[in-house]
Amino acid sequence: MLHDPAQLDLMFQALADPARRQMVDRLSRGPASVSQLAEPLAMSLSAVVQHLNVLEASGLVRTQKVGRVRTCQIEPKALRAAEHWINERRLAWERRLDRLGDFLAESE
Amino acid sequence: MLHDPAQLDLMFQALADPARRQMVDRLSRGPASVSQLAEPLAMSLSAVVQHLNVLEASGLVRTQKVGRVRTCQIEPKALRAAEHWINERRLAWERRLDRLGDFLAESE
DNA sequence: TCAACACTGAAGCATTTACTTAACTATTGC
DNA sequence: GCAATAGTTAAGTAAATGCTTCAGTGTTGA
Repeated sequence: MLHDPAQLDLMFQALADPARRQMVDRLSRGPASVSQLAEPLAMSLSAVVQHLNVLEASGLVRTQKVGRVRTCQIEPKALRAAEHWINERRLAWERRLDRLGDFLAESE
Repeated sequence: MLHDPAQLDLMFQALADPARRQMVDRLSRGPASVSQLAEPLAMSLSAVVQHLNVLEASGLVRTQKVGRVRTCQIEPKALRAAEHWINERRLAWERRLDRLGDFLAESE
């Protein structure tokens, strides 16, 4: 579910925008309402809602509305999926370098 | 240098495109020329070069030209920087959850 | 020397993105 | 009830993105 390429696509796309990363950063310190998320951002509330929708569609953020306030929180599983994608590629590269080093050492 | 927000911006932007992630994936298995990178992709060589320029500007990929072939490789430091950004936010969230759990347990 | 090769760069174009404003809905507190 | 609050939705727009084609440049091997 989380490793499906389409979802990964949405996640990396979501993280590509600085405003959305700032929102994720804010949420990493605890849940927040839409207005709280908007407060440090130099844009209309409407724009923030649109960013939030992108984040929610990507699975990085989960929200629930109680009364008139929508409370947002991070979905750590999704963050972990993105992290994992990068990590695997980096490790593959580094393992390759290690093997290469071993090979060169042996052929001394 | 690597934690500067502008660079982080370029990296996440670069990773947002599926073709570019495919290129990074390919490079994680070892260096490749531009044509080798292009081979599995359903687009012109020119388009691949443009993607490659984005990857290089982001610092995720380093290239060097020898004769007429440009050889590309991953820059693991840059991958690590992106990984680190995500990891820090996720950990902040999870630590917060832990503290909350402790608090609830104590107030029993 | 010259044709094939491996790119490179510029121009153009369709689509997507990141906003804006404005009009609207649903809650809440008094 | 009614005004303020909190968010939503739609429409429009300017800029960015992801391609394309085409016309190059420099390199290599026969």
